Amino acid sequence: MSWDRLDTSFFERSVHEVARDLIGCEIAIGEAAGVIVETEAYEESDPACHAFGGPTPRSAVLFGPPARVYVYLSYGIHSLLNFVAEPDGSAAAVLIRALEPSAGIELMRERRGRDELTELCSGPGKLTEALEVGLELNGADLLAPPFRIAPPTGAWRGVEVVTAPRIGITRAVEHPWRYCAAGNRHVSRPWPRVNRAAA
DNA sequence: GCCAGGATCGTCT
DNA sequence: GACGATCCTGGCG
Repeated sequence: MSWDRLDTSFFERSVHEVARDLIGCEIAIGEAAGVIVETEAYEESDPACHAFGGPTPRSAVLFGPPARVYVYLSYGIHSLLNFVAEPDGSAAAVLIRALEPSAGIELMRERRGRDELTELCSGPGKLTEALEVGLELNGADLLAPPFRIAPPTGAWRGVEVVTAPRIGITRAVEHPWRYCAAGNRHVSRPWPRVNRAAA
């Protein structure tokens, strides 16, 4: 299936399909933009998901309608960016783990205090700093300003996607629910085993 | 190049 | 009161 634009129906599907299909899409916030090269899927029945065990004030956004933004603070320091997936009432989200910078690169360098292209967005806490994503965006509509999100173009269309176990969690570590653009140098870490994601 | 340790705070038990 | 869906620095080889 190919999409000429990303709308609510794109995000209303299984979180695993959404996480895979987001690879190659471009996300922009204001002047800064990047192509998504690494994601992870989290679902309600998954002990590593914040929605596991039912809604709390923090996780309420996950249970709401799709195509919203879920932002939370990790380790008291980093804001992490997620896109809510699956229909209203079903809690699931895609963690955006890495981008390949595509626009506003000088701005990102200033915000990050780094020059190397691969140090700007190669991690979930890095890209939120580069794009200036903060907790105030929690619950915002992904399909409205300041966000812009577009499907893959050019060589990104049909890019090969590989899967691997998720990173930085202690529960449900066995699921291969991390999705990466094959061979991309901007991912947060290399993957241990190359598995082609089911199409 | 690699690894251990510290920073820092909202959320849930 | 403990624990993270992390990142950076410094020390060592």
